[in-house]
Formats: sequence, C-alpha cells, structure tokens
Amino acid sequence: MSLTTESAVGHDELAVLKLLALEGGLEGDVKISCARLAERLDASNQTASRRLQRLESADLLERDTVSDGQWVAITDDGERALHAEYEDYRRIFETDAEVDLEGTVTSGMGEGRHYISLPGYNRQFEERLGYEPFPGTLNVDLREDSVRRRSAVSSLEPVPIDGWEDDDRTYGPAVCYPATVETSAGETYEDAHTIAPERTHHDEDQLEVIAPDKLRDELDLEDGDHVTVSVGDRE
Amino acid sequence: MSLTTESAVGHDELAVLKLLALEGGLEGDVKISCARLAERLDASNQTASRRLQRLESADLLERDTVSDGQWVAITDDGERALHAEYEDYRRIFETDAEVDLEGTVTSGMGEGRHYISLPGYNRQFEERLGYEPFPGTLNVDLREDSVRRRSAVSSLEPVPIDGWEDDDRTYGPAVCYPATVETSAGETYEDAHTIAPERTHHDEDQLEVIAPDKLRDELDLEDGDHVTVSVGDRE
DNA sequence: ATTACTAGTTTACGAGTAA
DNA sequence: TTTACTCGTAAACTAGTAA
Repeated sequence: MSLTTESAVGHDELAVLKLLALEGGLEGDVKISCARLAERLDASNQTASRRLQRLESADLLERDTVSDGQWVAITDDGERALHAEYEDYRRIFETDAEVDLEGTVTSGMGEGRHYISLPGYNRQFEERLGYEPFPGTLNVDLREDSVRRRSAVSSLEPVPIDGWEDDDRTYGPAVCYPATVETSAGETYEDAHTIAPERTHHDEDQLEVIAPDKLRDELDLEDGDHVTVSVGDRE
Repeated sequence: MSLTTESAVGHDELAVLKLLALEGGLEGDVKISCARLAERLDASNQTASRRLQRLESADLLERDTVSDGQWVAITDDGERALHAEYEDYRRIFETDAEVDLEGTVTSGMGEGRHYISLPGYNRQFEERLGYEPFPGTLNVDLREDSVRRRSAVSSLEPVPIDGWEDDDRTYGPAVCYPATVETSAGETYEDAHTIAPERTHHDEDQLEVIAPDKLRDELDLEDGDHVTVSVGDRE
C-alpha cells in the first residue's frame, strides 16, 4: 500500500493536485484562477480557494497570488503523493509480471561478496532461491528511465530474505526478485536474482544481481557493457 | 444510458473503489467487511458502509451481503472509472512522447484509397506531412492491450487535417500522428503517419497508416503479419 | 478582475441500535 | 458477529462581502 504521509489532505484535494499536474504543474509554475478551477470542479470558487489553501498548508503546493489569479507549482511532496497514486493504478492495470531495466555494468564496492557469503544469508539463498550464489554481485548502473521504471518492481512479488544477527551486530532483511540478464550481444542468463535491502534504498540507480555463477565470466561482461535485466514475478 | 439513478460519486468513494481493485476486485468477487474497510480508511464502519452503498447505487460496484460480511465485484462502469484515473496519471508521469501499438496487418475496406486521393485532403498531406501519400492505407488489427494503450495517443500532439466540402457533401476533419512501422523481421519504415477521423472512432481496434510508399511492398507485408507501430509526437 | 474572510445552510460523520 | 438504520453533532459547502 501507499504509505504516503499525506493523511492531512483528503481525496478531494488530491484530485485538485492531479488536475494541476495535468496542466503542467510538475514542470513549473502554472497560472490558475479560483473561478476557472471552480468551474472544472463544478463547485464554488470559495471551495476552489480552500482546496488550494489546504494543499499549500500540507506542503503539496507552492502558491504565489497575484492580482489576476495565482501561480502554483507542485512541490516534491506533492509529486510524491501523486506518484503513490500512480503506482497504485499501475498495480491495478499493469498485470505484466515483468519489468525490463537497462543499464551498464559497473564495479561494485566489493561489499556484495562479503554479505552474500555470510551464513545467515547464505542459508536462505539455498532454501528460497534454490542455489548458493557466486560470492559477488553484478552491479548495474541503471539508465535514467529505468531508474523511474524501477518503482514498478514493487508491484511484483518478492522472495523475502529475513534479517538476522550474530554476536556483533544485526543484519537487515532484503528482497530478491527472479531476473534474467541479457547482454547487448544477445546472450542471456536466466537463473539470476536481483537483491536489495528491504528498507528504502539510497542507491535507486544501482541494481545488484546475484546468480549461481559469476555473471561477468558467463556473459563475458566488462565495466561499461550494456545489459538488460528482466525482473520478474516469483515463479 | 442506464435507467438507474446514477448518483455521482465523490473522490472518497473512488478511493474505496481503487482499494477494492487493489485487493483483486477487477478479477472477481472479493470478501470484505465494513469493519476491516473502516480500519483501512481510518473511519467508522458506518462511513465504510455508506461508501459501499453509494458505489453500488452508482453502478460501480456489485454487492452480495452475507452473514459475516459481503462479496463485492467491480462492474464495467467501475473499471472504466478507475481506468480514466489511470490514464490521467499516465499522462502526468509518462512524458514519453511515443506509444508502441502492436497488431496484425489486415485488409482494409478499400475506403482509404478513395479518401486519400481526394484533393481536399491530398493538398493538406503535402503541406503538413511533407509528402503525397500512396493512395491506400495499411490497416492494422490492434492487439487487445494495444487497443487499451491507444488512449495514451491522445496525450500526443497531432497533425490536424481540416474538414472540407465540395458540391456534393462534406468531408470531416482527421488527425495524423508521425509513426514508425516495424515488422517482426526487424525491418522499419520511418516516415509514416497514422490517420484517423477526428471524431471518436467506431473502430478503436483498427489502426490506419499512410506513407509516401506502399508499405505492403516496402516492408514485404501480408495479411496476418505482425507489426509494431510506434506512434510519436509532432517533430 | 482577483483571493479570502464571515455567516448561514447543507452535507457528511460517528455513536447507538435494530435486524 | 455482520449490515444499515436513526439522530445529534461536526465539518464542508455556498452566498455575500471586504481588501
């Protein structure tokens, strides 16, 4: 579900925000008058005025009132609220159980190798993915449009990897998705998985892939090579 | 039009419909109780009950109340309402100035050839498309998902073709979009355009393509061949 | 023109209750 | 337990007015 922090504002206000977005409110300032907005809402201009006020006080909208109307721009929070709705509708209508993400092979930080080998994770890989992964991840720098498309992955059903702890520290939970890696030469590797921390990732533009084999060798990949990772549904 | 009193439904009700769709209300019946719904809405179960009643009386939802809850299913009207929202959000976030439509080549009625050759249209083709089209259209039977995706074309900027009249009758306005046709063999033709009557078309599942050359010859196409038509923005 | 306040009315809400 | 009614209250609406 969408866990936006928007409960301050109702669905009526969100509908207004959507309307402004359709007029270009995401790209920059948009000129609007309460009267014109009221007409499109089939309500009084007082109501239109209040809707805009509430959106502003909820930090979803920035306003600049001038003599003959007002200039409005949707804030980052506003865009997030709209995007959460968008994701919901995608989940409803895009039943496609596959998301293709494109990018270039890059050198990982070398962290992956360490974590993957830890017995707390490794045991789960064997159980839930059906193989012991090669100790290392293939890191992919996602192309800009794929970074945006990546959010669609959340509508797929992940393979959960539980967090655990040893004497020294705790290790957080992660999520895997079945994935197929395809090179620009057309070679494919099918039994791979993406892996990412369960908590919102800082590196939305980086995709990490694990597999039974060393993908760099299997697919003859080097840094900068273009790959398509087809992220799919469980089963 | 249906004879039932189609009381308009507010955004709060639509949000409930969306929630039910996310639970699978489009695929079939979904079991729900007002108490559980109320919890997710952060409202009283009386409000939850009312929302469902209003959705039902607006014909967006079918209900079957049983002793321990109720089974609900979203109607076709309900799906349409949700899909309209979906299209709005797509228009907001999918700034991609291209829509890929897939289908199979089919025999046109032979009408296209007649209309395209008419001087009232032909003159505009030369001026606004930059070429004199081959006297005939390539007709494509769109695949089901492409028929649905076709609505996204309306967010692109069309090349308008004006209506005109001669002594006998009037000829309606039409809209063109730049298009690229790709065969399943990988061959492409880039300087084509889709063409359709400006007024809502009866044949939403049929796509007509014009080009300077005879596309059937240029791309070696026969009835039943699969093609992808990439409909783009002006320029 | 505008936006936004105040006042009066309507609508929506939640609590209690019956089926 | 359910759903859905009534009813008193709270919130949202429209009309009028000021800036």
